[in-house]
Parts: sequence; structure tokens; C-alpha cells
Amino acid sequence: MIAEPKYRVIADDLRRKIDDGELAPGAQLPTEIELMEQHSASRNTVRDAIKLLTNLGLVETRPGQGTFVVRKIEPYVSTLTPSNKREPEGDPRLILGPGEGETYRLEVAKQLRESDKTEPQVEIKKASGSISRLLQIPEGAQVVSRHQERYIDGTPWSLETSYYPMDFVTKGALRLIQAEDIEEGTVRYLAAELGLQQVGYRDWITVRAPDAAEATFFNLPQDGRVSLFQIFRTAFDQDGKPTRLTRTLYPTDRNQFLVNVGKVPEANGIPGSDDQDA
Amino acid sequence: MIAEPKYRVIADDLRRKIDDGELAPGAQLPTEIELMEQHSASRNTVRDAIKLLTNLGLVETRPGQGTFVVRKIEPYVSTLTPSNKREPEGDPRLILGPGEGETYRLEVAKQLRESDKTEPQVEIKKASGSISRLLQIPEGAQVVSRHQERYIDGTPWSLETSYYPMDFVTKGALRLIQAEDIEEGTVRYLAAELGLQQVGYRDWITVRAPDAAEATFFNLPQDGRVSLFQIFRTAFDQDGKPTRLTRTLYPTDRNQFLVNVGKVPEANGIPGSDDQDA
DNA sequence: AACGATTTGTTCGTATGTATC
DNA sequence: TGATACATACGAACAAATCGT
Repeated sequence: MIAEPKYRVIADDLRRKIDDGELAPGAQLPTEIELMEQHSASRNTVRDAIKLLTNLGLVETRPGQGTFVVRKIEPYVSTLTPSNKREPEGDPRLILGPGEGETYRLEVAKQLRESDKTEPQVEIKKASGSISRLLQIPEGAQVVSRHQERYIDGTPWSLETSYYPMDFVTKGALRLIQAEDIEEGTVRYLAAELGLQQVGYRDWITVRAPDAAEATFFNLPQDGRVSLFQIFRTAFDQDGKPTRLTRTLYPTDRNQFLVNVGKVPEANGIPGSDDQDA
Repeated sequence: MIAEPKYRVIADDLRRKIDDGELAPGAQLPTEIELMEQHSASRNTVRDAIKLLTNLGLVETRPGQGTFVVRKIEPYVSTLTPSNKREPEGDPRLILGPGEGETYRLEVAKQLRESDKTEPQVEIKKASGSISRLLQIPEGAQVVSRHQERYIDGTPWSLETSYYPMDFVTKGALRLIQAEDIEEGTVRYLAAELGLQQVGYRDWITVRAPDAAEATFFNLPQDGRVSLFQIFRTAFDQDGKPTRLTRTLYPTDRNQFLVNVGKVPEANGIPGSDDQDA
């Protein structure tokens, strides 16, 4: 046992069977008792091997049922830059990001998938930390927060929260504090209501571990193995002032992003998955 | 024990002490024996608690030494879109991405940090998978691969591999297969040598777990935590043809990205870290 | 260079709790 | 309800890495 600990030998054996397709996605592994006998190891050693595989995200255990090979999720690809063709009708001065021009549902339908989202959950909060800093308002100033949960093909896909200065409401944008969708998009609504033109935005992309609530919503393991994209989008008006901060959380196991710069042909060869190798 | 398993109670306690700063980054946790006594638990239970924290990336264990709170690294922020101001001299038709216009070293110096990189490691390979698909060349066609390791402040920061069609070399771009840096940048070199203008590029951003070699280079844990940005950049010439594919790997714990769209003021309030909260 | 003390790593055995069918 | 399967917890022993003497 100088080289390889027994639990890793067992894990490697199972791993090979998974890679070879001998154990297909969704298939049940031998029970711990069976593995004990096959490898003449103790139950705890077998469990160490399985633990390693769960950490690697290859299998998942279900109490009372067994251990199963995980089914991989087909990732959804979002484009962070606007589409090349400007909208025919509508204010040409508005720079619309993805999900801001046409509806979320339409975008997802383009990839032949079904989307769904909850009604916005509206709150009035005090700005703090990143919110006040990115929106360039003092800490403690009031902001409207609009929160939505989004699903694709029935699975939880992203969590989005947008923050607007409370000013906007007092200046007349009353629908910001209605707990219902703004059909034409808040960008167009704020342009029409307050004359705010969204002339650009900046996305700040980070990755972090989910907290307990986020892990529950996305159905992720609690151990921080799978992480979340956290994208802060700061939108700017014609005066260079931040008008909106949107924070969206996307599990990294089911989301990917595209950024187009300059003149590029239509996207191609961006597959769902299964080749992240050289 | 209906509510909280003991190992998680122990983990939560340690976690709180870490969050409170009672256990500072780099500090050593109590030894397993001490934790056994403090919580009157068995060694295996204590070890389960530590395992959980390890999975969360909060602590690391060093055999023969102890368990330590991980030191967080100050993240480096890269901008994926070009800077607003075009270069004064130089071909105005070239769209230069970050690291393609001025040198990597200069960019990093702007953030008051020191960079370093290895000489490129050049190989001739056969294109396969994502490479052939994104470069739009047949599987098995020959490509030049140029690989570099990059460091910031002495720590390994990113791994970059660029792929060019072998054609380029036979057509005269001989410096592509020299194992030394191309000072003015390969974008300018190919423009001068072959008349290829880089008029745009597309970045495809994914996150995945490192393999063994990558984990070793970046000094990341070998468990299957998804902790690497993998960004494929496909560059296009004036004919809309892909001329280059660059794959760069960035550990998510020390890298963040910005994307600027439309008219945006200078970056501000994009802090290093420690506030990823609402 | 050798040794011992300390600390984590691996493995076994066993018992009991909890979830599912 | 019982059978099955995973989850938690305890105790014990030895191995391997590290550090100081």
C-alpha cells in the first residue's frame, strides 16, 4: 500500500467503468455491501471511495436508494454583448444587453428550450457594499430591488436581482415598485418615463461558492463543489451615470457565456459540452 | 441528533471563528486531538468536520503539520473588451484584445503588480475536438500550438495556449514556430506578414474542474471542485475566417473579468474582493 | 544522520440513526 | 411493517510526513 490507498483504487475502478460507459449516466452503482465484497474492503473504505467520486461530481448518493452516476446538464449559452443587428423600431440610442431587448423567453426559445420565471419580488432596501459602490450612491441610501428566479426546461437556472436608486420612483417611475413584470423591459420603460438612455453597460464576472439558500434553490451540493457565476451589470445613461445594477447568479455547471468584440460571424461550434479538452 | 449532525456543528463553529477573524488566514487550526477534546467527539468525527471545510475551500491540511486557514489571493481583473481609445499609431483596422495590443507585463503593471511569463513552448499538433471546430479546419489537420505559463507576483496565474493553422507557417509566418516571444504581438506580426487583419474576436467563457496537471501548476486542491475559468478566444480576419484560437485557463479564486459594452465611464468600484454579498 | 514527538492519512470494526420502498 | 441502503458516530491501530533535537 505504498503507492495507492485502497479507497482510491476502488474509486479509480468505478471511475473507469463510468468513463467506459459500463456504468451509464443515471445507472446505479453496486451497493456499498457489494463493493465491500468485490474489493474485500471495509464499508468505511468503500464509503471513502464513493465520497471521492461525489466530490468529483461523478456520482450522487440517495439515502435509502443507492448511489447513481450523475446525469450531466446541457449547458445554456448566454451572450453578454448585444446582437449585431440593431432593433428596427425603437430608440437607436439605447444599447440593449441580452434579456433587455426582447424577452428572456424568446432568447431561450432560440436554443429550442423552454423557459419560465417567477413574478418579480420587489423590496426597498438600503444600499451597502458593492451595491452602493457600483451604483455610486451613498451607503444606506434607499434602493428598489427587483428579484426574479428563472428556469429552463423546468430546472432552476439563474437568480437575478436588479437595484435602482429610489429617486427613480419618486421622479415618476412608479411601476418599478409594482410586483409584476414590466413587459417592454425596464430599460425601455425608464427611457420612456424618465428619459434615461442606456448607452452602455459593464459586466463584472466573478465565480464564488453558493450559500446555503442558493445551493438549495439550484439543487446544488452543500459542499461548495459546484460554484456560481456572479455577474454584476452596471448600466450607464447618457451622462455616464449608473442607473441600474443587476446581479445575476448562474450555476457554472449549466451556464456558459459568449462575448463578441468587433466584427464576428454568427456563433458556431459552441457545443453544449463534453469537450473541454485540448 | 435530529437536527444538526455533530460533524457539521464542529465545522460551523470553526467556520464562525474563521469568519470572525478569530482564526486569521494562514493561522493553524487546533489539532485534531484538541478538537476532539473541545467538542468531546471522536477523531473521525472531527476529521469529517475538517473534510467539510476543506471541500468548501476554507482550510487546507498539511500532513505532519496541521490544518490551516487558506490565505485568500487578491484577484486580478482582466478586461475582455478592448480599451476605448484606439492606438494612435498602428493599423486602425485591427481590433486588439487585452494582452494583444500592449504587453501582458504592462497591463499587469497598471494594477501595480508584477508579472512574469515563460518562453512559449511550441508544438505541432493535430487539431481535434473544440480546436478543429472553432478554427473551422478539419479534424486531424496540423496546427501550431504556442503555450505560455503566466505568473503575477510570483504565483501561477494563467495558462495560455494559442492555435494557428499550419498554413500560416508555410505561407511565410515562420516566427510562429520559433520558441521565443513575438515582441510586437502575434496579431501585428500576422497582419504584417500575411496581411491578416484581426477585425474581431469571440470569447467563450466556461468554468470547469482542473485536471491533475493543471491543479499542480496552479497549486489547487485535487478534489473535483470546479475552479478554473476556461476561455476560448476565436479571432477572425477581414474575411470572417477564424485565424487563431486561444485557450486560457484562469483559476477562479484569483481572476475576475470585465466586459464593457457601449459607452461606459472608466472602471470604478471593482474591488479586489471580500464583498460578494448583497 | 538518526531519532522521537507531533500531526495528519488510511483502514478496519462496530453500532445506531434515517430515508425509501 | 420490514427490508434495504445510505448517514452518522465511536474506538482503535498503524502509516506517512514534518520538524526539532
